Order: sequence, then C-alpha cells, then structure tokens
Amino acid sequence: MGTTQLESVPEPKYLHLKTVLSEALDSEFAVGEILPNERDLAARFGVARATLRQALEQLELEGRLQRRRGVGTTVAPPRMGVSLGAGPHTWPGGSEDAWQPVDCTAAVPPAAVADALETGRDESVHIVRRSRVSQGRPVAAELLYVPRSSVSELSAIDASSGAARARAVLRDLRRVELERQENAVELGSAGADDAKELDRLPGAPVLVVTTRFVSAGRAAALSVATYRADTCRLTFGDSGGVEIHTGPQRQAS
Amino acid sequence: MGTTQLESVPEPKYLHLKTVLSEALDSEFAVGEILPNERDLAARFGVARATLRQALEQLELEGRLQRRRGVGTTVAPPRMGVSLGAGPHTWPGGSEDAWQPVDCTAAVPPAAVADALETGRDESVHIVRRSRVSQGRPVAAELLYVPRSSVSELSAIDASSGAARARAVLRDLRRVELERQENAVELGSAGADDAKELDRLPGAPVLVVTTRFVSAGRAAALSVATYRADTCRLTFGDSGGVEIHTGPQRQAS
DNA sequence: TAGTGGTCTAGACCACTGA
DNA sequence: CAGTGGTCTAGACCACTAG
Repeated sequence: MGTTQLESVPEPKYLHLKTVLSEALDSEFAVGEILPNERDLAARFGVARATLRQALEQLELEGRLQRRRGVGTTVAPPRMGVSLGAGPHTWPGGSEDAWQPVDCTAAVPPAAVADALETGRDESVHIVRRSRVSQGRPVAAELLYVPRSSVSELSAIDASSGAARARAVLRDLRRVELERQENAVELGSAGADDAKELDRLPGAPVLVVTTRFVSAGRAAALSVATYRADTCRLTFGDSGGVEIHTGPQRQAS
Repeated sequence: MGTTQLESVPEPKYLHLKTVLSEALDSEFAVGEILPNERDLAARFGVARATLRQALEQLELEGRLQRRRGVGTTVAPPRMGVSLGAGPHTWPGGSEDAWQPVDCTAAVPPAAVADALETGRDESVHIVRRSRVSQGRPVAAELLYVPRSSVSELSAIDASSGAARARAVLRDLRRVELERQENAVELGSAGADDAKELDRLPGAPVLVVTTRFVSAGRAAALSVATYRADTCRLTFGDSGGVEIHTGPQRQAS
C-alpha cells in the first residue's frame, strides 16, 4: 500500500537544472554579469556538459541568457519591445522609422513570394533590403518585394544603385494608396545571411513577420522581416510603445 | 597562390544535413508520410544520432517535421494561420470564437501580471483558463487575468464554478467598454502545464501573446496566451483569414 | 596563446506507443 | 512486446575572442 505515485514522471535533469539556474539568475546575478563557464557549471551540478547545455539553450531561447563563443555566457537584459507599426495602413520607411535601407536589386522572387504578390513566377521584382536597429543593436533584417507595377517606370530607380536605389523605391511606393495590410508572425531559424546580419549563428531562432500591403485589392508589396527571437518582443495593435514586460511564459508546476 | 579560401568556414554537418533533408522533404515526401527512424537516418548519412537530431530539431522548429515519441517522425502539414482578432477593440469570447472556457479560479497573479494590471501585488483576481482548438488540434492555452473591479460584484460568478464560472466572467466582461488593446508576441518555451494542454513536451517552443485590454485608461484585463510555435502562424491586422503561406524563412546561401 | 562556447562521436538507458 | 524518439554520458576537436 501507499506507493503514492508522486513523481511517477521524474523530471528530466535538464529541466530541473533550468529551474535552478533560472532562480539563481533572478536572485544572484545582475544583468550583464558573466556566468561560470560551461565545464565548471556542469561539474558543479554533477552533470555532463551536454545536459547543462540543454538547459542553457532553453534559457537563451527565453531571452534570459546570451552566449557568445570565445567570450562566455552573460545574463541578458529584458527583451526590448519592438513596434510593428502602431497605426494600420502605413507604408514602411515613414518618419522616425528605425529601418535603414541597405540596397536594392531586381530578381525573380521565390515562388511562394510570387504567389503572394500575384506576379508571374518568372517575373522580376524590386527587392529592397533593409535592416532595423534598436538601442544600438541589430534586431531585424528585411526583404521587401516590390512588383515593378507598384512603382513608376520613369523614376530614377534603375539609374541608381545601393542604398540610394532602395530609397528611391521606398519613396515611390509611398505614393501608392494603401488599403490594408495583412500580417503574420511565425517562428523560423536564421539562414546564413540573416544570421550574419543579426550577429547570431545560423539556425538561431527568429520571428518571421510577413506583411502583405494591399492596394486596390492587389498586393502592392510583400515584406518578410526576420527579428531576433532572443532579444525582441514584438508589439502591435493600438499600443504606442508601452512596456508591458510580462514574464515570457508561465512556470512549470 | 590559389588557396581560393572558398569554404574557409566549412558548414557544420548538421546544417548541411538540414539542407539535404529539407530538399528531400520537398521532393520525395508527402505530408503525413513517416520518415525512417533516427538510427537508420544517422547511419545512412554517416553521422552520429545526436548530429542528426540537431538537424531534425531545427526542421521541427520550422514546422516541417513532427516527432512523436514511440511513434516516429512525420512530415508536417503547412502551418495553419491562426487569427489574433481581425478588428481591434474586441473582447474575447465573442461570436464564432474558437476559444473554449475551461475553468475559472481566483488567486493572486504573478507580480509581473499584477503590475501590468495596476492591481496590488497581493490582490486576488479572477483567472479564466481557456483553450483554443483549430482544425481539431489544440493550438493555444490562455490565462485571462480579470481584476475584480472589471466585473460586477453582484453577479453569479462566485456562485458557480468551472466552465460555467468562466463563462460568467467573460459575459460580464463584455459589458465593459473597450478603449484599445495592446498586444505583444515573443518566443517562450512551454511549461509543464501548457505542454500537457498543447500535447507537446515541456520546453517546446511557443509563441506567447500578451494582450492588455484597456478601458478608460485602465487595464481591464490581461491575457497571456501560449500558441504552439511549430504548428501555428499568427495572423493579425486587417486580414480576414487569408492564407499567405510564405516560406517560414529565407534559405541559407 | 589561453579560455570560451560550438560541434561531433559512440555508446547507454529510459519513456512512450501501438500491435 | 518490439520499435520509436527523449535523455544522458564522457570524452574529443574546432572556431572564435581577447589579452
């Protein structure tokens, strides 16, 4: 009698470790402080390094830690709120936008993008690259796909290049009347190029924000922006820039 | 002469593996099809199982695969678009909402929640639990924190319990005039309770959507909803329920 | 150059599913 | 019960950073 069956599901070591570390971070470490190295930590907790790393990985995923090769593991500051555009129906690049045009090329977009734009799968479009910086850190990289039909043919776009050309396209785009925009957020992992721009390793988790700008019933442009998932909290809706900062998830029982 | 330095940064095995597998998924596998088991796959590619698993993990993170212990690894269907509420200023629970009230308790919320609600840190609030089902699958678990001041004291709330009590709170809430709502999305990992409700393992990646309902300048309620990051693409803005389905991220070079 | 995190191996055992 | 994915170990070497 009496095998009360409590802990019939013994918690995996790395989860317990994560809890312990998380509490230690709250009580014993300041933001920016550097933790002992992984080998020491593993030894201290009596686990293999791989197990310790499993715990650290999740804490980094939740934005509590920041690990840098050759440097060490530090306590991350709270995620920064990044606005996805308060008011609806606004073209990117207006006013005090933190986006910076990088360059602009013309090429045939991926099939999925062509379908969303309702352009032909062989049709070349303008591709504007932009990067977003917040609080001195790169937080997002964007590809903005603009069908040739959305901008004037007579402009100086094709005469220029680089950032100037990107600005020309954005300027032209602002003349199009915007009907609505459709947004989507999903989880992805950074490709090699995004990873470099975001100062992370390939495969790092990113929040992919897809925005379809609709004008007169047609897709006037499509933006695919990848945000660093570890450092960003995306805000939208009627919010101005209010900091909520609720804990990122509920705790285990 | 001539050390062209190409591949001076040799791609890690697991990334190459991920690319190869990803292409195989596109061309040789149908949705729902089950892959060879991990030991066979690892042997076939000549790598250790841990290395193979690193590739599978990322593919699962991107929603391309679904792994279930005791069953196997299957090709996942495209992520489903889940709307976060098309029109602004709407209380949850209206009309054809896919949310289902589970139960309702009264308790002191976490400090971060109390701060966002501007209630005292010792003040008890109504906590409504709801779960969201889409296409027959659980996609989200929510905790809705409702200060006592947002609902009537005289209602039948405290007389009922369980789902009935949850419905009573939601019904009462709908009488409050909504000024605006502030939303935030960030990456998190499922706690033990959420994991169970979402049919995933603890630590599974989730998209945490925090919504602050503002009425007359005060926070009338706070919702913290965790969505399965592997199967969901969150849509919002003026979109109705349009399926965009752009690839989740750009490819490595 | 010393120390860090990142990758990789070749095992082992466990928890879960379904026949 | 056999087979699957999940956890864990104790090593090794590599890529990167900073003094």
